[in-house]
Amino acid sequence: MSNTQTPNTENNAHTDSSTQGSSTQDNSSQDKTYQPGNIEQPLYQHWESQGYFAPQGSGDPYSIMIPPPNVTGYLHMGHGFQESIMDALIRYQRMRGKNTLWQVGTDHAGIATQMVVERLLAEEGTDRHALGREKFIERIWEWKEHSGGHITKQLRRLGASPDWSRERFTMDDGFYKAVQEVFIRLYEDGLIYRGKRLVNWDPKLKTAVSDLEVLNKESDGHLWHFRYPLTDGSGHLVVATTRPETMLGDTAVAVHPEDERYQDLIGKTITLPIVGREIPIIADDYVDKEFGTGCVKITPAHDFNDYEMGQRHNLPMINILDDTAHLNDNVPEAYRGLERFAARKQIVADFEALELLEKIEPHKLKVPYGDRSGVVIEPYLTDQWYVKTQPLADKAIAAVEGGDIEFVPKQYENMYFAWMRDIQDWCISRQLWWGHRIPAWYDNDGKVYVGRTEEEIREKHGLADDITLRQDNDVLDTWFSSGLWTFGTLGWPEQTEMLKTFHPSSVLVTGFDIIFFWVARMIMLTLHFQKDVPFHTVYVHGLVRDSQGQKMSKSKGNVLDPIDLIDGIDLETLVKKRTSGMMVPHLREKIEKQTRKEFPDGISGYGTDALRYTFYSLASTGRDINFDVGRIEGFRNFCNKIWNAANFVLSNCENEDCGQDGSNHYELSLADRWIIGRLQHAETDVEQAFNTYRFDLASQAIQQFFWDEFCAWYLELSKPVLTGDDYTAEQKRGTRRTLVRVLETALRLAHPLMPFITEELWQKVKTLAGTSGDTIMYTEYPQADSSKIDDNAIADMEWLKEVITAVRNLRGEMKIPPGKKLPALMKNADDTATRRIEENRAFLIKLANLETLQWQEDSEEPLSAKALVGEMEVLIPMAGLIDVDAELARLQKESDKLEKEIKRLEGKLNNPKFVDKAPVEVVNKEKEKLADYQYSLKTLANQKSKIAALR
RNA sequence: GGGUGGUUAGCUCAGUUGGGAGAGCGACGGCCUUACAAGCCGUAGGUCACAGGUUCGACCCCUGUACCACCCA
Repeated sequence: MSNTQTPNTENNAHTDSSTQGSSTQDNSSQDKTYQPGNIEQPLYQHWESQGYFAPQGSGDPYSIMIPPPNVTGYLHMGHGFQESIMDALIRYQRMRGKNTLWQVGTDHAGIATQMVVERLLAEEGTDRHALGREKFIERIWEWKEHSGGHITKQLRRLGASPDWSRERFTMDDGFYKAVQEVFIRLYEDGLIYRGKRLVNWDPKLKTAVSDLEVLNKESDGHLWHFRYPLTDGSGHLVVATTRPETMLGDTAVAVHPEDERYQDLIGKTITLPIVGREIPIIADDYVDKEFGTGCVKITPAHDFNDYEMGQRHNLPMINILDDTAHLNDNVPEAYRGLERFAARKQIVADFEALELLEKIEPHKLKVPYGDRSGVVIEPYLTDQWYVKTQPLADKAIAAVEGGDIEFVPKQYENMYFAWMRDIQDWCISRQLWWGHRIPAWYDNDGKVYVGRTEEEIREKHGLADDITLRQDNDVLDTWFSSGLWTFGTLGWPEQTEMLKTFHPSSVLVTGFDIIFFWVARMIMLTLHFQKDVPFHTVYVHGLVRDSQGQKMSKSKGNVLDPIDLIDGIDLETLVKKRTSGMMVPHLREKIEKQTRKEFPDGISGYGTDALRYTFYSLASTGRDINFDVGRIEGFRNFCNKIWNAANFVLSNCENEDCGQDGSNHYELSLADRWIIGRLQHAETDVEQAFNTYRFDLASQAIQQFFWDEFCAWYLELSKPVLTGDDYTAEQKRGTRRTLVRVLETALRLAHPLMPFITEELWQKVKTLAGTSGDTIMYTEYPQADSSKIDDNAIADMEWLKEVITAVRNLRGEMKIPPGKKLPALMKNADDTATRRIEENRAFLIKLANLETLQWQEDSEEPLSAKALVGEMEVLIPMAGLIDVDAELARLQKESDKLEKEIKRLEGKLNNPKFVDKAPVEVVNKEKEKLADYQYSLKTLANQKSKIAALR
C-alpha cells in the first residue's frame, strides 16, 4: 500500500467556486473547548443567505416534503427528532450529488388556529360573531403574519436545510386553488357526496371533528338497568345502558337471535317509558349476550354501533340533541332544553320514580373527549360532505402491495392494510370559518351546485340572475388539504417543471400515529390526481418519550423543549416554564419538586449537533424513543472530542508540508495504513446504515471510528512520528498527510448528522487537506474504496493494540501510575510477532509508555508480571514490587476463566454428534481455541507457581 | 375480544442468513501523561422474561405462558 486516501475532491462538481463566504474563517482563534453557541447561528445564517438549501439543478432528483407543522405550533421533541432525520437524509443525498429539494411549509390547522384568534378576541371583549366572518379571517391572517409560523424559526435552530424560498402555507392562494380544484374534480368524478350521517360532534366548538381529534379516555361510569314494559302488558324486559338520556331517542330494543332467554320477545314491541313510543324488539347478532342483560336499547341517531344497526333494520333515527348537546324538540316538553348531563340525572330520577330502575352497577368505559375543547364528543346526525373512499382505497392498497410504496420498517404495512381494508367514507366538512371554503352553492330549493365560482356555476347551469345562490358555509377538514401536500406544493394543477422533477417525492418521514390520517389520504388523493404515488418510501419513526418511557405532556410536567437542550436553561426558568398555567396546586408542587430533583442545576446548553446526534443514536426500529438527558451530555462530549482532535491536527499540520502537492514524496506508517483502512470500513458501515434508515447504527459507526480508532489510537500513534527524531521527512509528511485527510474525510462523513461542528472545522482543514470549496455541504460524501484497505496493516495493528492493552492491564492491576515508564520483555514470539514488534518499537514504547523493550531468552527470566498475547508472553519485571497476593488472585481469576472455557470446549469436541455434524470450519475453530486456551492455562500455571514461591 | 410491537448489564438501547453476549450513560479503582478532566488508563456487572420444542449447537427458528406498550372493536 502506498500513497492512499484521496477524498476524490477532483470529482466534485460543486466545489469549484473560489469565492469564500464563511463567516467563521478565522483559523487562528479556535476555542479551547467546544462552544456550540459561538458557531451555530452564524453558520446557519451564512448557509441560508448563500441559498445553499435550494435544489442544485443537476443530478438525479431527491425530494422530501416536510409533514407540515401546525402554524400555531411550537417545536417539540417529536418535531426535533423528525426534522433531524429529514435533514440528515437531505444533506446526505445532497453530498452524494443528488438534486435535492426539501419542501417546507406549514399547515393552517383549522380548529387550532381559529381557537387561538378567538382567545385573543375574548381578551378584547369581543368574539368572531360580532366581528363577522370576513373580518375574522382578516384577523387570523394578521395573527399569522405576526405570530404564526414560530415553529419555522425554531426549525432553523436545528440546522435544518429546507428550501426556505419555496416555503408554502396550506391557505396560500396557489394551494387554496389546488384544494378547491381537487374538491370539484372529485365531485365531478362522483367521489364526493353530501349526506346525513353520524359524525363526531364537538358541542363546544360546534363542528364535526376527525377521529384523530378525539381522545378516548377510560373513566368510571355506571351501567343503568332500565325496565321497558312490553306493549302487550305481558311484562317487561331490562336493558342496560351507559347513557340513560339517550333513551329518549330509542327506536328499538335488540337481542341476539340465538339468545334462548328472549326468543319469544322477538317481533313484539315495548312502549318506551316517559316517551310513550311503541318500538320493536329486533334480533341482531351484533348484540353481545354476555353484556348487561343481553337486551340492548338502540338509539341510531346517537351511537355509532346503533346507527349501523338502524341501517340494517330500517329503524327511524330520532335526533334528540341540538348542536350544543341540549335536548331538542323531539323529546317530551318537560325535558326540552336540558343539557345532556342534566338530562341524564333527570331521566334516572324519573325512572326511579316510575319504579322502572332495576339497578345501577359501576362500570368502566371509554369516553370520547375533544382534544381541543376538552368536552365530551357527541355522535351527532348532521349534513356533511363525504369522500367515497372505497374506489380510492383499492388503488392505495394496490400501490403498497405492488411495492410502489414501501414502508420502513416493513411491519407498518400491516397497519396500513388493516386500516385501508376497513375504511369508512371520509367526512371532510367542518363547521369552521378558517379553512378552505367548500366550493358549493345552493339555490332556494336546496339544489346544490359545485364549481369554481358563482359566475361559473350560473353560466354552466344557465341560472338566471334572479335565482339567488348562497355558498356553503363550511370549510374542509385540514387533512383534506394536507392530503394534497406532495403535489399541491409543487404548483399543481399546473404541470410545472418542479412538479415534473420532484414528484413523486423520495421518502416521507413521519410518525406511525398519523399513518391513517395523513399518509393513507395522501396516497389515495395523489394516486387519483397525479396518477402516481406521492412518495416511494415511508420511513416511520417512533414517538419521543421521556427517559422513563412516559409520554411528554404539560400536565405531567416532563416536557423537554429542544431549544432548551440546545441553549440551556437555568432551574428557576425551567420550573416556571413547566408550572405556568398549572391550575391545580398539588400538580404544580409535584412538577416543581420533580423538576428540581431531576435538574438541580437546570439544563446546560449542549448545542444543536449534540441534540441531533442524540436523536440519531435513538432512531432504531422501536416504537418508543426514550430520551435520556444523560445521552445528550455524552454526545456533547463527543463534539468536544472532535473539536480537540481537530485542534491537535491543526496545531501539528498548519504551516507544515502535509504532502498535498500531488507528488509521492511521503511514506505511510503502519498506523497510517491502518487508519485509512479503518476509515473505509466506517464509510461502508455508514452508507449501509443510511440505506436502511438505521441512523442509530450510522451514529454509532461514526462515533466508534472517530473516538475509539482515530482519537484513542491513531492520534496517539502519530505522536512519535511527528515529534520523534528518528523519522524521515517523508515519514513525517506521510503522517501529517494522513492526519489531515482522514480528519477532513471524517468531517464529511459526519456532516449530515452534525452539520455545524463539521462545517466549522472543515473550513479550517480543507486547504491543509488539499481540497477547496465554499461549504462542506457541497463536498462529496465519502465513499469506501476497498483498494485502500490494507488487511495486513489492519491485522498487524490490531495485534499491536493487544500488546499495548496487555501492558496497560498489567499496569492497572499492579497499580503502577500511568506516568511511570516501564521496562518490558517479550518472550516466545513467532516470526510474525517478532516482525511486528521490531517494526513498531516506537509505537509500542510510546503507547505502552515503556522505558525499554527487549527480548527475553527462556533461561534467565526475571521475576515479572506476565500477560499473554496469543502465544507471546509480555513481561514486566517486578522484582521486589510484586503484591504477591494480588498477583496470585489475578492469575487465579484468569485461570478460572480459562478452565471454564476449556471444559466447555472439551465437552463440545468430545461430543461425536458435534464433530460429525457441524461444519469442519466450525470444528477446527473450536479445536484451535481449545489448544490456545490450554497453552495459556499452562503458562499461567507456571507463572502462578513462580509467584507463589515468593511467599 | 382481535391485532401489532416489546421483554438483553443498575439505566437507555444495539445484536445483519443459529457457531465463543455488545455500546453509551452510571458504578468502582488509578491518573491534571504537552489535543481534550466535556479527558486518559483499567475493573466489575447479564440463567438474553418464563416453559417447552427443533438442532450437534438457540438471544436468534417454532409453540405456549406472563408482563408492558400501542392500534382496532
